[in-house]
Parts: sequence; structure tokens; C-alpha cells
Amino acid sequence: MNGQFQIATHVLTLLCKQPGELLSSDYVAGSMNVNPVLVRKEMRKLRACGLIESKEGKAGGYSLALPPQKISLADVYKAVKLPPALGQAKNKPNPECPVGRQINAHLDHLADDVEAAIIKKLSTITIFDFVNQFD
Amino acid sequence: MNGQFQIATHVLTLLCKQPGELLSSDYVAGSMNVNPVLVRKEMRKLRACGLIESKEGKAGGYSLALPPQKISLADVYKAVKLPPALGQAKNKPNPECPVGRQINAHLDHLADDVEAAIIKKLSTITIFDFVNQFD
DNA sequence: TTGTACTGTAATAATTTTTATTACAGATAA
DNA sequence: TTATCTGTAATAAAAATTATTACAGTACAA
Repeated sequence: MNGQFQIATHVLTLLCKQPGELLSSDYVAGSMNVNPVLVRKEMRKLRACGLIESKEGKAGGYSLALPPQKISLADVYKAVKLPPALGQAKNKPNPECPVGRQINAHLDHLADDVEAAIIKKLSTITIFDFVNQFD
Repeated sequence: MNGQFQIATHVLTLLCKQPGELLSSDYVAGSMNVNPVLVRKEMRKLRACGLIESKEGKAGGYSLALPPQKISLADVYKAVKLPPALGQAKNKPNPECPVGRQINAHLDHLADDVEAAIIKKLSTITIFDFVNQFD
């Protein structure tokens, strides 16, 4: 299991709900019951992709770098870099076997197709859309 | 990481390439360099879904229960029951927070949509198609 | 009917991944 | 100059995955 996408989406939701405010990792971590360092780690990825901005020092924190209509869940997915949806084998198939010799190439190609399908789906939903579902 | 889908697909590929033969978990495990018990565990799932058959006793092993044109990779995906593609948070968000109170429901709904997109993609590919890519 | 070669399954250990915790340097506002 | 943040590393704890061992049960074959 892996809650990185959920953490990132949770923070973006909070940022979207409180526009203009800088939210600290402690505040956010409190809303989700998770360690603040984990929040800062995800924020680093989001910032590297230009989705959020951060400000250090007293009264610092995080804010959206783009209007929420411009941030898709596909952007979030790509930013957090989850392990592949089909999993990832770490075995080394037997190169003597005609199947073992080739299968990783075919599985990799398949994994790429699946990732593309996920991204296609997620690209239809923005953080704005997601947040609008809330009461 | 998690190689369960890869194991299942590897076995089905071997079964497809050697129709009529019963392949043992040891033989299969040798082709992929993985523990035979792991193979038997995945086979249990595939059998529960009616994709393969197994025969105990001497000269026993596994065989396809359906023609490979009738087995889609979506069937395999559903059989192995991977963890959700978007991950799965195990935190309990703060119920005092308006976002924390609702977000899991919305994240679950999103996860369902993504799983559906994956299955839709995988349902277009059969084991027969997959194996036909091999030289 | 006895030995051999399998599956099925449980229990446990080893490995890997994820999350939590601690610590502290650096930035910035009051 | 003090308090409150981010950024980051190091390490520990927890959880998930894979490997290993063991053995009961099944089926074939000599």
C-alpha cells in the first residue's frame, strides 16, 4: 500500500478550499493524521512539477502555483510517481527459456499502455472538479 | 512492488505456448526464477476464476481451462486482485476537518473509476494476443 | 501396494517498501 | 534575536512481498 497520491490530493484540496492562505505541513498533517515530514516529501514532488509553491520561514507554507482548473489529477499522478499499476516484477526470467527471454519487453510495453490509460482517465478531472464534489 | 500479475501472465503464456501439456509449478518457476510456492499461490487465484485447471498427483500440473482467445488480461487482473492503482492510504483523516471527513469517499470513487479504466484497457487484449507478440 | 512426483497449504523467515520519528540547518517574519 | 516555518537526512518502526521449509493429500506406475 501507498498513500502518496492520497496525501498529494488531500493537500491540493485543502489549498483549493483556502485560496490565498499558506498552509503549513503541520496543519495539513493534522487534517489527515499523517507525519508532517511525509507531507513535505510529497510537496517537494508537486513543487518540482510546478503545481504548488512553498515559502520557507515563519508564517511560511504551501500554496497553489496554478488555478485549480489548470491542475488535473493526471498531473498529480505523474508528479507523485507511483509504482506501476500492474506491479513490477523483480525476478530475472530464465534467458534460456524462449518465453522468459522476451516476456519482460512485452510486459513493459503493456505496463506503458496501462499507465497511458490511467493518465487519460485522470486528465479529464481537475482538482477544481474534485473539490467541487465536496459539500 | 508486486509481481503477481507478471507471474500469472507468465504462466498463462507458457500454458498457451504448450497446449495440451500439464506444466508443473517447478517447471514454471524455473522459467521465471521465482519460488514454486508463489506460482502455486497465483494459480489458486486463476483457478478460482475458472481460467486454468490443475491436476494433482504424479505427472500433474496446470493447463488452460479456456481457449486463449477467451482469456483477457482483464480477467487476469481481476483474478490476481492487485492493490489499487492509485495506492491505498491507511491513515484516518481527522473527522473534525470538513475535508478530512469527506475525502475518503471521494477518493474511493475516483479509485473505482481508475480501476474501471484499467479493466477497460486490459479487456481489449487476450492472452492469445499477448502470446502472438512473441517471436 | 509402495514409491515417486506432483498440488495444496500453512508457518515462518528474509527482504523490500512504506511510514514515522528525530534531528538539525537554513529562511523569514515579528 | 527569537519563534516558526521549510528542506532534508538519518534512522527506526511497521507493513507488505517473496522465499523457504515442511508436510498432508492425490494420482500414477512399477
